[in-house]
Amino acid sequence: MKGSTTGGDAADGPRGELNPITFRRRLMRWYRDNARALPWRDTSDPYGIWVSEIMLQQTRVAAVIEYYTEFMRRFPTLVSLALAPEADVLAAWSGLGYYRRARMLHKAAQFIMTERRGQLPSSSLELRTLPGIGEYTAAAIASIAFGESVAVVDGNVERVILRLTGRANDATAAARRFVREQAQALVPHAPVTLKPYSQSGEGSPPSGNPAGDHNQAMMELGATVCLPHAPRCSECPVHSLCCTRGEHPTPTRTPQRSQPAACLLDLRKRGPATEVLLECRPGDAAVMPAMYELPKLPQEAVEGLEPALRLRHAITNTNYYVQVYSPRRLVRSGSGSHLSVDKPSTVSAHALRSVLPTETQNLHWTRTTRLASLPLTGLTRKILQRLKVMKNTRITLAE
DNA sequence: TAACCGTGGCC
DNA sequence: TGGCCAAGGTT
Repeated sequence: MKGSTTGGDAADGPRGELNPITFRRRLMRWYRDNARALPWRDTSDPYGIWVSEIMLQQTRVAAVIEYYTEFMRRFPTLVSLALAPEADVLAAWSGLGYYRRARMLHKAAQFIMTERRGQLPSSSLELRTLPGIGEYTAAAIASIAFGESVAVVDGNVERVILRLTGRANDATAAARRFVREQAQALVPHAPVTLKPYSQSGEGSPPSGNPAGDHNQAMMELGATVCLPHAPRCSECPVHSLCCTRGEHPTPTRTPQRSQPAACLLDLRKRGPATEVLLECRPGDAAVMPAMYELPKLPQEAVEGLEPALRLRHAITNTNYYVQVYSPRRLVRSGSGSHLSVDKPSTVSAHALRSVLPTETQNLHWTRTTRLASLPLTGLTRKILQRLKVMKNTRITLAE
């Protein structure tokens, strides 16, 4: 970097090198005034910051907030997470997606308890060795929780750096190295603390942790201003330092496909309890292993039948157009709904159940009161909530 | 390196 | 309805 620190823009023009001091000052002033209040920004607990960073992988902030709050209520400490059965952890994750994250988080917590006396590693290098923690997450935890001066590079930071510098995004290793080096050059240097970084107590960011605040500000800028398609350059605090002013091609993505699907919603009464038929996915399934879902019906078996519910559900690059078939009717009465077991609709339970694929097994009649504590797939949770079979709440049962 | 893993919301 | 995602990691 050039030595000019006079503060004038002339030396920091779009075609020149980024002056880290000017850049940081403008970024942080903007962040101080524009940082969103998020639950994980109220804590200096490395465990809480870790949980938030895992949840935020490839997942929108808006989707994480509720899950984070409930997860931290359910598993407030690293010990409580390590001691919990995996099914409980998955149940708390149900609907958030990428369930491998939850399994690896759980595994890592157990590893830390048995091999590290409950101490989360405090350096990005050591954090990197834990399952589920890659380059980005290691840098995020190390800087935000422990003050290490290491740059985080997520999709937002990459886009911000590429636009600032005008470097082409050719998806090569050289481009990634360039972005990482540029990002690192902008991070404020601060002594690496080995203890968790304690917040000033106000709760609202910035917290007074130079590297952690800077990294969060970079991501915040990318997430709220330097948007992928319609960047709001007029609101950008470093607009005058930017080489491209937002003109930057965005990479193409793999096209989506559409596919029909059908599943069975079968309910029965057992005394005062209502039970629903669930199938447990194989433990070695490629997706969502050992999680519970409604039994799938072959498309041919439901020709001409009227579904109880239609909805769309996206899994990775496939849009599933799902039809739910119920042999029994849900009758709305007053405030809620109840099950009418003696009024089969167009088709009997036996008829529908008999067309389940032969490989279907692991069927379980499950009390609806237990649903919230089971690792349901997101689609199943959505259907059961939509049809009022389970409450639309994330509160899990007490012990 | 590239494919794969889940989801809810927005337009 | 269909397209496009959003704070990555693993294999």
